[in-house]
Amino acid sequence: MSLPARVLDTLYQAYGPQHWWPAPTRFEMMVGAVLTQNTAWTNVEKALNSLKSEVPELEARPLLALPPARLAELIRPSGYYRLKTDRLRALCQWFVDAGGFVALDRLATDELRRALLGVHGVGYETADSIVLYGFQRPVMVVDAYTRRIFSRLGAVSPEIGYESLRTWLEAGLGTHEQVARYNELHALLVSHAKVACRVRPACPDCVLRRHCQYGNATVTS
DNA sequence: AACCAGGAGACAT
DNA sequence: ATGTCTCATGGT
Repeated sequence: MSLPARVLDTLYQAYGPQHWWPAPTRFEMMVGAVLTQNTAWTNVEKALNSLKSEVPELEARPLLALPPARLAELIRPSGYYRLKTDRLRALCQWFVDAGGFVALDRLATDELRRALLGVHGVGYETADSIVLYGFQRPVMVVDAYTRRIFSRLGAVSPEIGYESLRTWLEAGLGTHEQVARYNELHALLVSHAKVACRVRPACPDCVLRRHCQYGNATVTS
């Protein structure tokens, strides 16, 4: 069995299903994907809650109707709030112009991915998060944890590019139940980094045995 | 009190 | 193509 598949099984046995993405609607998932860029999820929750207190339905048109300065103060807790105001508005504008979910759901996966990558403020990880968790399409999401964990396991170079790592992971995960497996693996990698690898300088309880979130230390047992 | 968090774009080389 | 800066709040 491939390493990505073994990591998925190991983490799943350790932590169980993660039922991601944690959002009640598809569009809120998309908003969360932008707000969580390089930002702790607890801060994103504060921003989403304040946003929903003013725009309960949390849809594209009502958000575009907000004065940008108002939007900025609502999402402030998520950090980078000036940047994210522009990015959120760009996403909403694109979503409306594209015809919403009715039209976007008809796009082929690669077309959808390319379209998202064309939106200002949407890079590879944000685009692929939306494609996987918002549209249930089989695209693996790569983030800093993914690269760090698999490079420390000795499987890939720490300098490996986004697309190379993504296609390597997808190949390793096989052609069966792709959406569910990509979903779980990405969510489990993030959860694992959060709950199990915060011990410095090493991770005695780490189920992956040779991974640690911080510093250069590794558990070599 | 430094360090980190579910990145991306602008700009220089 | 690749490297470096900047952006910002809140928890540990």
